[in-house]
Amino acid sequence: MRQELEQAIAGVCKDLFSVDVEVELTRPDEQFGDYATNVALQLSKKLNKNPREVAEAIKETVKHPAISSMSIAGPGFINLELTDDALVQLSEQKPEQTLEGDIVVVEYSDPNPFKVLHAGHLYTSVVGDAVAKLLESSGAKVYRVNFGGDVGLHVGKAMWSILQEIGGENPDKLNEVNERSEWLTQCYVAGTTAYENDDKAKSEIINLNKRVYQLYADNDHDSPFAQIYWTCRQWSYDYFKEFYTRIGSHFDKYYPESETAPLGLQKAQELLKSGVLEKSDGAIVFKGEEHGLHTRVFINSQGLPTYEAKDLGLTIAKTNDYHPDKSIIITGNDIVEYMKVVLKVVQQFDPEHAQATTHLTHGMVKLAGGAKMSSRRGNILRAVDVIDVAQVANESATGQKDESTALAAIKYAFLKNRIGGDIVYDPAESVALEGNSGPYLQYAHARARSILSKVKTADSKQQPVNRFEKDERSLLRKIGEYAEVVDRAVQYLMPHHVCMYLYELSQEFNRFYEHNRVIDDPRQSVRLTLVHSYADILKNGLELLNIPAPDTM
RNA sequence: GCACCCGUAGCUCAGUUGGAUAGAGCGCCUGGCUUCGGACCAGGAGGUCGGCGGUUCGAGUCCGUCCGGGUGUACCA
Repeated sequence: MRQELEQAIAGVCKDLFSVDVEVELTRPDEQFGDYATNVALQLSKKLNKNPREVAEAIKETVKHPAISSMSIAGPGFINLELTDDALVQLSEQKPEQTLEGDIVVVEYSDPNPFKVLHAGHLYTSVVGDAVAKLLESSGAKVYRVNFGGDVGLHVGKAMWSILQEIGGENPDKLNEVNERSEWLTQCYVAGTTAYENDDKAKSEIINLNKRVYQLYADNDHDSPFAQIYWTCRQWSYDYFKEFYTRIGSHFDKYYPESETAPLGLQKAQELLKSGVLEKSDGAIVFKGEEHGLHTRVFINSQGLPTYEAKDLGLTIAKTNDYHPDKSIIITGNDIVEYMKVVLKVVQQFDPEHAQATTHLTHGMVKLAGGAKMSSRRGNILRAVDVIDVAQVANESATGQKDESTALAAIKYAFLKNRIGGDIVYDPAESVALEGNSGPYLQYAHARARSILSKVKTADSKQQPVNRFEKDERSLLRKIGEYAEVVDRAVQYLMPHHVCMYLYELSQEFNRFYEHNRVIDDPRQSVRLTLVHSYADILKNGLELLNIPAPDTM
């Protein structure tokens, strides 16, 4: 509908002035109309004419059954008012299927085994889920994948401390460990401290790191050391899965670095031969300076693959496994420059994949009034801490024991910010029952469902509607924006557009609800239709954010 | 030092990619309703959009520069 109108106006401009122009219809303030365009302002310069004259000519010539009236305002905006039928049609429109048939791999969350899940993992998971849902809503077949370091120096650090704790290579001692994930986290922290402060420990850790790689090379699952490693590794993955289930995330595939490392190592060797990578100080590096980037190490002087090589291997694995049309990688923005280097290298051997890859980054989570967090130290804000503090706030506000509202509150609080910069998370505000919050939206939905549930099915059947009263029309107008908002959110991979819209929609509904009765009103059938599509849109929108919309609360 | 990101109301954030009077939420002040779920609605105060300069009919948005903050910058991930 919108595109149709844009083309109609563009066609008129061509007929009148013999120019090709891109017409973009925007949603102006309601007082101005349903759609607006500044095309006359754009053209006036090119044509050397008064913008209002240009607008006048366009206004007189454009004819479309969806338009009930047009007006010119301000410096030369053309405002369109749509017919009620057109508004109804818009309200039934589905998001565009721009990615119909496309395969999209979305990589996100990426926690490392042996380490704790912190608030950043919670945030990035919530963002990734929403982005994945958005892509699905536009017709893509989405695969959610998760990349994590089950090999690498951090594993060496954890293993070093694990061996200390259980008194050597005694796998049986692991049976005595309670609070497994907590225990692993503490081991990792202790290992990190030792690595930094104790040279003997440092060299032992470096050695343990090599031994872990060797386990894979030997396919060793039986030696005492192997048993310890594999058991603790499994504990980590169990802990991840439990957490993801709790927050409503799921992944189609976990790519452990142990799987991508050999692929990356092999590719790096090839790239060394072909001259893309080169030797430097015993390491194999990519000189990024020639491309305006910086130099990064792919294989260290020990012969071990770094994160860079493992990431290289990951892109190969993704291509082999999915042959994606698009590949989205979601991470914190601290690795933007790093990722540019890796993608530049990918471009040298698989330009198509590099071209199809988007690195979407977000900032850090900061607790309102609190400090930020570092994953290397013990004083971090854990993911479960964020959930717990939200649940405490939720329970004290509502008496509700169930944590689903708290989770919805967290997700919405995270997603309502534009992805990119750091976000400040305020637990009290997030669970607030008023204002721009998840619970407000869930409640606004439940209230509409409650109205609908009071009507017998026979009464609620839809009837054709011709004319809307002012408040009804405002609500309908807002409902009709949904598909466009989703389209924009998909185009820019920005879930916050959906949040903003859903809040405005709910406000519009609450305004309507304040002044108009639904049940037992002469206009009941018209209004029920509106309430119904409102509730469906709200539910749909919340689900795009991976937030459930229960019928009752 | 260099590179990238950020700076909008007291606080937390939007701002339809250069357009109309810069908008929300929280907090503060005033009022309404409290019979479909009040977890509501209406209104008010609060802004030299970090500063300066430039491009443009038009700049929060683009360019330059300065100030302030964050991140990254070779064998960690």
